[in-house]
Amino acid sequence: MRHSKLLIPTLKEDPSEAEAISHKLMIRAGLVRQLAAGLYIYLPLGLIVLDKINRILREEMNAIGAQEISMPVLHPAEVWQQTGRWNEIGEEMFRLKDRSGRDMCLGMTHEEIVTWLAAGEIRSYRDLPQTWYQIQTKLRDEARPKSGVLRTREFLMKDSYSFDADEKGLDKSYQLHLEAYKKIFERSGLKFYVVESDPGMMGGAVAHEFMAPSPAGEDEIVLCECGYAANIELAKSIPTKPEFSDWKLEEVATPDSRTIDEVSAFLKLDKRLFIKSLIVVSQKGPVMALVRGDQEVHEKKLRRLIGEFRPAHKEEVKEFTGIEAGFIGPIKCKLPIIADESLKEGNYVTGANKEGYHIKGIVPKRDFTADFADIHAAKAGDGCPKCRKTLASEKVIEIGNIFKLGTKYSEPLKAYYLDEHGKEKPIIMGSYGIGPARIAAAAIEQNHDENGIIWPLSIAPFQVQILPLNMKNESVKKTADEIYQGLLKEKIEALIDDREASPGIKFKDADLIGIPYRIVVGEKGLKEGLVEIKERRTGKVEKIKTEAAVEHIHKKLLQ
RNA sequence: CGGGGCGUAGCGCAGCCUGGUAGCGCGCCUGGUUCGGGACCAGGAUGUCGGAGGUUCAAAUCCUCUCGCCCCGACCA
Repeated sequence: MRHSKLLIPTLKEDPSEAEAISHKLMIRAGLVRQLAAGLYIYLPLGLIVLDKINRILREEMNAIGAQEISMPVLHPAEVWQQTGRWNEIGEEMFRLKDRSGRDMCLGMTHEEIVTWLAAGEIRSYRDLPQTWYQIQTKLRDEARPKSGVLRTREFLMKDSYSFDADEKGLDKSYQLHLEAYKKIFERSGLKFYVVESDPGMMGGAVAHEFMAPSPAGEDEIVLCECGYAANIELAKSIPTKPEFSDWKLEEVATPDSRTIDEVSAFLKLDKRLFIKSLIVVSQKGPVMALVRGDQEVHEKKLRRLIGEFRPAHKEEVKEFTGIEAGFIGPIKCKLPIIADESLKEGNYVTGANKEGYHIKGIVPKRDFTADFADIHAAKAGDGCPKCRKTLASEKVIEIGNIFKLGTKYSEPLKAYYLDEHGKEKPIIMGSYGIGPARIAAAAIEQNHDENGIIWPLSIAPFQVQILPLNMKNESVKKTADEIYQGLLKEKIEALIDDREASPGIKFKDADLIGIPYRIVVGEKGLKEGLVEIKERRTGKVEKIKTEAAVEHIHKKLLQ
């Protein structure tokens, strides 16, 4: 393509609204423009990248026998009502009515629709297994769109759904997707982890997420060299053990020291020797949650045990315990207590339930009773639950997920089939998603320098860019054009910067746009019959005979 | 939804505190000179100061309301 014929509005300065690197660079390199919060226009270059990613998605999905279909974005409410999600899902679903007053919604995902289709079309075990996918727009009224295209209200998603006769079949479909996803992300040039994830309200028991490490990510995972890797939302960990003393029960005055930080500093004791007491209000009333002083309660873990809850207000703490927040503790506490399992052993300091005092020498189980469970958030430094080595943590972008759904959707939507014995059974389903825009953003997050994007070859908008440095010089112009035509003849994706702009502008824009290979055609080199081939990633420059340039690039692309 | 920040030319920003002619850089247009890392000279165009209401002789500036965008948190099937 000719640069002069393409809309590539690059920006010299960082846009004020962008924070994440990928967001800044996508705007600066002229890939996208923001229409409103969480709504983006893809400009030519951005769309080419998305298309290249989608091509990889299609190839790998087709390779595992998945069939492409296309489902509507606008859905009738009834299907969602049948699975109960019409009511379960709150404000995140865009809802509307058609002209006759019928309730409709915009699809945030397509389990309902695809299952409706399966219910109608799959009759027999002979029809199974099936895997259907689409690359389709999803709409979610996100509470907080952010980080450019990483979290938007309208986005493209490759979603596939598997239909099997039994669990064994599902395992196979699941495994096929797992492998296909690995190939997709590898081909996209991403560094990523496969982690255990929380199936949440999707249903089934097993789920994995594909996570691309990046500081712009909104998720966090813990990982171990033994291979253990999990979303922090469900990660288990073995906290390090402090050295316990044989303290006898004893009240200690701790005036004005309320938080663990304050009390541990005041008493000059390891934070791990404290019990942190929190009061939360669940739907069944107040509950006391205990974790060690160095730990945080993980809300999702606790929620799984006691249901919805919120932290108690200061006044409520006093109302429920009779004592001011900061000095409460499990001793003689009348509320139900849930304690983190790391507190099963040891001898601790905790609030004395007496203003201005803490109590030392508390031995859990002996001095108070509680239900013990894993409610602490895993963190870097904790021990791996599998091998006990030290866990690390990392910020990540969720680029894909796979869920075993089971019969969560097939039962309510009556997607049944007849087995070999003529018996009616629900279809066993799986659901698998990938966000192409997130692949693009993650690729930028992981591949850039201070000058701009460094695209992985597989998803770069072009493979090669030609820079004729001076368009007014006939031989520069002619040589550049010959090379351009030569590349096209070899089916190499080439962009030629045929603008009448100064060399500086061309170099800067080229760095920003980040095309992997650059051929520089300048007067200087031409005098010796040479052009330069520069690799964007390494900055490595080779001087090549003009007439060998096309062949040289061709070889590089084949590597 | 809770907390914070910001809306002034296409982009990035100053001006606001202390009311009185709306500014800077980049970009854009014209002409010329340049042409290996965002060139130079000369000339030029561009604003309902996010919106509404109020105070005032006078509002970008003060007050009230409202809309939008960003960040932190909550939420995220």
